[in-house]
Amino acid sequence: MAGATVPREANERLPDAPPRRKPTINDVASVAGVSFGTVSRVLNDAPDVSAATRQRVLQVIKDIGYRRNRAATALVTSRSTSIGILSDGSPRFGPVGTLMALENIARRKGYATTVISVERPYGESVQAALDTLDDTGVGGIIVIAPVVEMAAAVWNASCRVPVEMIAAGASSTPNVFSYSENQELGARLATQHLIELGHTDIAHFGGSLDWFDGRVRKRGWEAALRDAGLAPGLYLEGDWSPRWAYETALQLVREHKVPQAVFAASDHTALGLIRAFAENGIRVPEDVSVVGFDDIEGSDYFLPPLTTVRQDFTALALMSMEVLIGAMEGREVDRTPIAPTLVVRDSARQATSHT
Amino acid sequence: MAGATVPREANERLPDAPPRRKPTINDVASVAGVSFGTVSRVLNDAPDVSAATRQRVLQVIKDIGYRRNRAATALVTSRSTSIGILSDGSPRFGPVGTLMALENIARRKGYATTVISVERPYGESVQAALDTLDDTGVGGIIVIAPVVEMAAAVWNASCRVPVEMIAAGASSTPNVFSYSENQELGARLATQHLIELGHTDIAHFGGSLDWFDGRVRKRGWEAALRDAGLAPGLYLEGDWSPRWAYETALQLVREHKVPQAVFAASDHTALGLIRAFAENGIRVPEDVSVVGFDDIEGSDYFLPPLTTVRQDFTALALMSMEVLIGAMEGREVDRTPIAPTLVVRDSARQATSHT
DNA sequence: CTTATCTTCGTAAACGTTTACGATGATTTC
DNA sequence: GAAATCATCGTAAACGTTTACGAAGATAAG
Repeated sequence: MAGATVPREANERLPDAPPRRKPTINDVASVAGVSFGTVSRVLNDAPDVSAATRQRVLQVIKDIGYRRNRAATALVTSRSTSIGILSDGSPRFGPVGTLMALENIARRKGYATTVISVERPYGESVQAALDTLDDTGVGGIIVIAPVVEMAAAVWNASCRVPVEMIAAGASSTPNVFSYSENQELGARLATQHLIELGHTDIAHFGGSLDWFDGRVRKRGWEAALRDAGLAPGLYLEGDWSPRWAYETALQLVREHKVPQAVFAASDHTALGLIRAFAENGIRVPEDVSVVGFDDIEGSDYFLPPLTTVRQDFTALALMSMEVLIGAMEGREVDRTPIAPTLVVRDSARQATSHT
Repeated sequence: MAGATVPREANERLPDAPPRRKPTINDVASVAGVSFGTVSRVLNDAPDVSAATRQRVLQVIKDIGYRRNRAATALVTSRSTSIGILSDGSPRFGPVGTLMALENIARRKGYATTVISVERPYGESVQAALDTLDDTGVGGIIVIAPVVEMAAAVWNASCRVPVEMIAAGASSTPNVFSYSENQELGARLATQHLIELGHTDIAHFGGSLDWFDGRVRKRGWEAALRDAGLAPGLYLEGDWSPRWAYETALQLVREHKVPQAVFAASDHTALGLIRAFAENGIRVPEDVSVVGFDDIEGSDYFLPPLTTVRQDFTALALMSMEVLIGAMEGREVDRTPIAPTLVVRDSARQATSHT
C-alpha cells in the first residue's frame, strides 16, 4: 500500500480502506478505544471523564479530522448555533452598515448568521421570511427594519424564537423587543452645533418619514430648536437621495429662500444640496452652513469636508447581539441605547452677522 | 385522565389542548389517518400516493401548521437548501455590493444564504470558515475574495462542496472555479474615453495591488494606452482611500506634475484628488479631466458629477449563482463575464490644446 | 376462479447526536 | 473486611426525517 502511486484519501488508521464518509462520533470512539458516550462528553466538555481519556479523545479528533454534525446536534437538542438576520434589501448606508457589523459580532460570538431579505410589499413576505429563518434552525432573529411599514409587518407576525428589531426609536412589544442607536440625540447634536455657531435660521432637509430614521432625526432637530427657544425652521421631507436634495435646493435658490444653515438628514442629502448651492455661487460654509448625518466613506473629502454625525455600528451590533443572545438564554440585559457622535469638519461655520 | 386540570402535552386534533410542540410528520399522519410514510411522500411529491389522500394530507398540513424540520431532513439526506457566502469583512463598495446582490438572487432561487467573514491573516481562518460553512450544511460556497492573499488561502484550502470565487481576473483551479465582472474592460473603457477626448497624458491613481481589482484596473489602463500608441502615463499605487489620493495629489501639485487627465481606480479615490486640486485652484474638468470607477451612490452629485464606470452587481450575482448551482447539480454553465458600462458625466472634458 | 400485476400504502432501519440512567471498579468509611 | 461512596464510563432511547422494502387490496389476464 505504501507503494501506491496515488495516495488514497484515507482517514482511518488502517490506510488501505478508503473511507469517503465524514468521520462520526463513533469513528472517534472506536479509534480512541472508548464509547461514543465518552466522546460526546468531551465534545460538550461535560464532567465525568478523566483527564487522560479526554486528552486521548481530543487527539484522535484532531487526527482523523472529526467535525461535529450540526444537523444531528440541532435535531436532538433543538437549540441552534446560528442567528437569523432579516433585512429589507435596501442598499442604503445605515442598513448595510448594521448588517456587516452584525455578521462580524455574531461570528466572534461563535454564531453563524443566515440572512434573508424581503422587499415591498412587506406583509406576508415578512412572515414567510421569518418562517424560513425559523426552520433553518436559527435560535433568534434580528430584523433590520428601517422602514416603518416593515416594522409593522414584524409586529403582526408570529415567531417561535425571540425576535429583536433594530429600528430607531421604535418601541418594544411583548413579542418583539427593539433596540437602536439614539439617533434623535445625534440629530440634536448636529442642530445644537449649528445653534452654538450662532445660527438661528436652521432648516432641515429631512429623510423619508416612511423611515424611522427620518422621523427621529426630524424630532431631534425640532427638539434642539425648541430647547434653544428658536422658532421652527424650514422643514422639507425627502427620500435620502442626492437628487431630491439637489432639486429642492435649486428651488430654494430660485425663490431666494436659502436658509442660513441646514441640517441634512444624511450625507447623501448634503451632497445634493451642496452641489445645488455651488452651481449658484452660494458657498458652503461661507454663505450657508450644513451638517450631515452618517459619516459615509469619503465625506471627509467632500467639498468642503462634511461636518456630520457618526453612528457606531459596531457598538450597535455588539449590544444588539448581547440583547438577543440574552433573550435566547432567558437572561435580562441592559438596553440603554448607543450614543452617536458629532464629527466636526469644515461645512459649518460661525454665523455672519449680516442676516 | 381527561379530567386533569393541567392539559397534558397533547397536540392531537382536540382543540382544547394548546399544542406547544411543533407538529411533526407523525402528527400530520395521525390527523390525516395515514401513516407517516405517506405524509413523507406527499412532502417530497413522490409518486405512489392517490390524489385523494394527497389532497387530504396537504389540507391537514395547512390546518395544523406543520413545517418540515430542516435539521432532520439534512441529517438523513445530507443535502441542503442553503448556500454559504464567505467574504472578508471589508466594508468597501465592491464587496458589499456583490454581497447584497448575492443574497438577493439566492433568495429568489429558493436558497437561504449563510454568510461568514474572515479577517487578516487569512491562511487558517479561511479553512476554518469554509469548514464552519460546510457543517452548517450549505450545498455550495461563494467566496468574495477581493484580496489576492485571501484568494490564495482559498486555493490552498480544501472543501467537500463546490466553491466558487468572485475575484476579478483570477483564474480557476480544479477545486475552485472563479467568476467575475470584466473590470479590465471597465478600466479600458474609462481610459479610452479620456483618449477620445484628446488626452495623451493620462495618469492612473491606482488601487491597492493587493487587490485583484487594483491589478486588473491597472492592466486595463495600460492596455488602452498601449493600443492607442500612447506612452505609459504616471502610475501611483494607492489604497482606495480618499485620503491617500488627496495627499498624493497634493504632492503632485507641489511638484508641478499635475497630469492632463487621470483615471482614478475608484470614486473614493477620485473624491480625494478632486479636493486636492480644488484647494489649489485646479479645476476639474477645465484643467484636468478625471474619471472614476464604481459609480457609488452620490457620485452623480459630486463637484463635478463624476464620469465613472458602473458594474452590474445584480447581473454578476445572477451569473455567479447560476454557475454555482450548476456546479452543485453537476451541470456545466456558460461563464462569459459581465461587462461594466461607462457612465459619462461632467468630470472629463475635451483636452485643451495648450499643453 | 385462480394467478399475476398494479396501486397504494405501512414498516423498519438509518442518519449522528445528546441525555438519562445504569454498571463497573476503585476508593473510602466504619 | 464488608458496606457505602465516588469517579468514570457504557448503553438505550430519542430527535424528525427519508428510503428501501414488503403487504394488502384492486384490477387485469389466463
